[in-house]
Amino acid sequence: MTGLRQRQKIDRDRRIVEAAARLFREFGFEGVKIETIAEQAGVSVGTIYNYYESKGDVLIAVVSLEVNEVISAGESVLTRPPARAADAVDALFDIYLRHSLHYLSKEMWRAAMSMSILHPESRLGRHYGQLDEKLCQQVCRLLAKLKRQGSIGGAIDVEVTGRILFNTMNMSFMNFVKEDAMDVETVIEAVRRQSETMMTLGG
Amino acid sequence: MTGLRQRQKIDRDRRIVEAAARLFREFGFEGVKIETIAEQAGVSVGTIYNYYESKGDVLIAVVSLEVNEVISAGESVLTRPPARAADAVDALFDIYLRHSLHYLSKEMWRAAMSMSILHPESRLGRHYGQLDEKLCQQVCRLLAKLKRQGSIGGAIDVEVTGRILFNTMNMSFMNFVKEDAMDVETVIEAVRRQSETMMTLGG
DNA sequence: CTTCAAAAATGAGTCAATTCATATTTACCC
DNA sequence: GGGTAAATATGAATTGACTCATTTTTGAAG
Repeated sequence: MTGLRQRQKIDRDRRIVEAAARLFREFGFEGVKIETIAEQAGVSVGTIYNYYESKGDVLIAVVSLEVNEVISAGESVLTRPPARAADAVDALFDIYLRHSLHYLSKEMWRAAMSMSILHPESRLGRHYGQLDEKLCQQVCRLLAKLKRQGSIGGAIDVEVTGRILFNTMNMSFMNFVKEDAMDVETVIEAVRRQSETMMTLGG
Repeated sequence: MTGLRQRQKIDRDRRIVEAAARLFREFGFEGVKIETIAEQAGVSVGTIYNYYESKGDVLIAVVSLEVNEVISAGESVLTRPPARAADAVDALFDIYLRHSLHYLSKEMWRAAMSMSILHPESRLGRHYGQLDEKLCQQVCRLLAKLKRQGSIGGAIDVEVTGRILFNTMNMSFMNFVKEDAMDVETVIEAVRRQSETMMTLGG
């Protein structure tokens, strides 16, 4: 039953996220006032707060679109993983890291991470945590598949190792977005080296 | 040459940090207004901003005191490390994790981490980064010593492995402060398991 | 087509961090 | 002492996120 009210709500929500995405990308998260998002979306300030708990919550909605694309891209590695385990993990992390700045600036990532740490129990924080969790599980699923294929030893704990690998990559990603001067090739190489160290020891 | 001006400056600074530490611990970082810190320290709001760039910068000054104590406590492990490598790393991380909440609440840690990510190039961000770096180097120094003693294999890259271990511990610590319900024993056990996995593979 | 209650939008008002023009204090010279 | 410039303290004004009492819109009933 899509009444007028329902349709208007969806439309307003879309306009808010689209305006926010455009403005954040151009001026950065901190460079954009809620008032401006409201103007561009053709709604009032109060309306944005009827849809989202905070300015950060709007950002997470934008980030979420990107992360879901990344996860979807990552599935292609799971479908047909490289034979050598370390190469498979590299391929997945390569996708994560290269896609991460397609639509989001480093400043936007910093803001998103920052707020998810400050308010882990807010809608924003939980949502960001779920995105992280989905990514981590994708890494674990990759390891599980590699294990089934015999690419990694049967003694490996897929959950623990997957989490360590993901955390290590994620920490490097955090350092990457903290350092404006670092380019994507540098972080990919750093992650590759760390994963290699881990996988060689363990696989 | 300690003129009156010099002494007053040092004294005011001390009063600001002491007031902030006390208030943050009691009411949390977000629960304290700069105005209140100013009142308690017997200075004006503007004066605090002559000494610190932001409210977060004041927090980092408080955090810094704590981290320096932690590093100093960690040195005792370096002086006389347990024979088995995994035990030595555990002992060091145990100290880090247990000391971390002596004077700082989880909420204060969240605020400090949050802001160091949001503004990595600010005074606050660089200062926090330096603290992290000192801790990471302490881990590497421990590994170097273990290597010299023959507790870990000579093929291990101390810098890379040390960073992975530190990052892994740090990520667990981040999850710990994000989750108010988690107690310190739980995070210590989780870190122990992860370090064990790494050290067993590598050592 | 009215009437009305629930749902949603609105924007002026509140709150707290930060700034900055002004006032005060210190150090130094004579 | 007294005068003066540099350093420092001050708090009223600014800014922007967020709230909430009020107004407007929608959907359903008669």
